[in-house]
Amino acid sequence: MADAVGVSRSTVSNAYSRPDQLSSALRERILAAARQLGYPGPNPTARSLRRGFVGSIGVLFTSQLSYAFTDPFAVRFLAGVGTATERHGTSMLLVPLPKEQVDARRAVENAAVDGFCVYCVADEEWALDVIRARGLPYVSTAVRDDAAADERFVGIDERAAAHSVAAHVAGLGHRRVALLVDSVLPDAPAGPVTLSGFDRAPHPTTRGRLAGFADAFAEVGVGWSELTLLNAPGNSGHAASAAVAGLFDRPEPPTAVLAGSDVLALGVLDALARRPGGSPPVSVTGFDDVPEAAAAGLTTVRQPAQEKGRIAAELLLDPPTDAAAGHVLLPTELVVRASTGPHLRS
Amino acid sequence: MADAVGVSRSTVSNAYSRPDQLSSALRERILAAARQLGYPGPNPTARSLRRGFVGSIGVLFTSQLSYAFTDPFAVRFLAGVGTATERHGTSMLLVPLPKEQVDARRAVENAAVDGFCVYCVADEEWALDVIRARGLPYVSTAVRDDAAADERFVGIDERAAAHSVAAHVAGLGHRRVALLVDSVLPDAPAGPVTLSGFDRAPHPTTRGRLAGFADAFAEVGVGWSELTLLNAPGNSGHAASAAVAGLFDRPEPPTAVLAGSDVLALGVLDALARRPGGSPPVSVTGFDDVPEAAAAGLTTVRQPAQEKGRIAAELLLDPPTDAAAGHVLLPTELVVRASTGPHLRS
DNA sequence: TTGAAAGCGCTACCAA
DNA sequence: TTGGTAGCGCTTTCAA
Repeated sequence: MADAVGVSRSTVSNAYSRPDQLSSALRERILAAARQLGYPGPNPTARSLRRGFVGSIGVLFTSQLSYAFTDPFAVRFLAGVGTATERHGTSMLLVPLPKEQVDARRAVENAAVDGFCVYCVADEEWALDVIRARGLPYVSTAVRDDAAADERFVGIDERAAAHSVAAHVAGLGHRRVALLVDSVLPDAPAGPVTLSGFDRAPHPTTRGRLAGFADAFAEVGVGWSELTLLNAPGNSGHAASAAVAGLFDRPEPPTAVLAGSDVLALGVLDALARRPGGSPPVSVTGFDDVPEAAAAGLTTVRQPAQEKGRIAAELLLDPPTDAAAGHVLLPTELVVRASTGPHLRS
Repeated sequence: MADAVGVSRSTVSNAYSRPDQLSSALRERILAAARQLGYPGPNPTARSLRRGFVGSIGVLFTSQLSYAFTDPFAVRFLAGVGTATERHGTSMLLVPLPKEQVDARRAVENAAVDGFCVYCVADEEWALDVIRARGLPYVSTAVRDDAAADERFVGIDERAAAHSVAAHVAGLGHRRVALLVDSVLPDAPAGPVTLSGFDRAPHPTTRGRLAGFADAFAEVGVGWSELTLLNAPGNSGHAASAAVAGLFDRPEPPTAVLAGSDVLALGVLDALARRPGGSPPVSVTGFDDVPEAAAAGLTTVRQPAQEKGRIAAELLLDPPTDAAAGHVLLPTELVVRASTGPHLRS
């Protein structure tokens, strides 16, 4: 306590937090004394407690935090969040979620933040429950049909986006097709899995993308049961390679692979390139259009990653008064590159 | 207050924080009541104030926060920090630093953290001053010769690393050489700058790298004044392109460009490739060995980015008892690829 | 323009 | 095993 300067604690407080409440001469005197006494200014925690807000927002990943920095889409998303927080003078807290449900809940309960951007790649309901219980605002990065009026989100039309790329592939004549998606089923190993319908996938994003893929092939007479569904345990090139292992040695291998992300698609291209005897003529598509996709010539669907992050943070930091403005749908765009081509074999 | 359950506040507190201090039956009863009453568990801020620690560490970038996610080296560094915090059950707070010194100080003063990883690309002394005044521990990512015994850091031998790549280029016969470095002088524009000696560069890292470059060429009889020094205002491909604009139209253009980072080097390669009439035979080297460098065939010096981040965080979270163990020097390695070759023109 | 006092929500000590 | 109490460091009324 620097009231050793001869003033009261409130005056010191004012010197830091409300410079207009005291003479600048006195303020300067207090600041000088603080410097000399080594007082580093108000304790942030105590200040937060009293004021009722912290000055930072949390970003939640339901996958590993270290993974977030490995995934190019997530990195772009974070960059967007960064620009918004920067502009707003707010910090961003990256909260790692432990494997165990109980511990993960605890982590969300204990985060000292004023709100959350929920960037989830798996089930997220439990996290939203905790956040709501804490009475904190949040913005989710998926379109929620059942969203309450005060619930904010920024997302894309997953189904329509997936349809656009699948229709492109179907239009090229492909009929034997594999769909490669991250975590179709919670603990399934890499490789083919069976789902009685796309609507059985637990994660909403996955469900939307599978639905779009299925729509496009239904339109050309290929039913859900005729599509090969491949599970990738994790969104990584490695997981993708594992998922397609042996796939092209089958008697009637797929002539196209539609992946649920660019990272998976790049893994497939990599696996194909490594095949002894050269790469078979398989069309491959991704999702997101991360920077690496262009270099690899990957056909994909672009969604604006950085914008998504920026808007998510802005929605959190400057809530629109109009509830409808809190539901943002971002545009997507089919990007055709060299990784897709006409079906060659009969 | 959930002592509407019939117990005291301390018992409720114990139910959350010290489960061994009460019967599991009572604990369960309290937790159930909390769930019903919608009590979300202890308020993190109040808990932090009382306990005296927060459970999160700050990561400081002296450049824009959004930049941190654009720079592949920084992203790998953050990934490393992420793995360590994850393992430790700690969150990481990314603190954006405003342009204005005063505001930036305030940002560091106000960050609710238990310590800092200081990843700086420019002058950092003021930040360290604030952190020390707050009495918080920190780990810096540059070797500090004048480091106090309790000061921790993880870095590389910048001078030796830079020497290794410059000696490689000198060994190939190059004598007319340009050195391209980010922010040689605070507000200099892109392009050639003059410095009476490498030791006049304000930022220590820059100084170290320039020193290593200069050493290698001094060994083959090329003095500092014969080297062309180029300033890039910012670590980006764009800044690099701007810095080398017109350089190769000179009467006696450099036959090699040594860049202070891969990002800059890739910008130079890009600028060369775009030249009308084709790319002149210029050798280019980078620094860091980011993932993109391999694809571009860039000769560079590898430093372990993710390890640097991980070790920085670990040094902060689990301080070694032995002071010497707090000073970590990471190995570097010259990686020769296609972007360097023998000097062809006389 | 300044000072006194209350209390943000919690935990840790100590006594029962 | 449980409850009472002090106080973490600050901001913010309100009164002087």
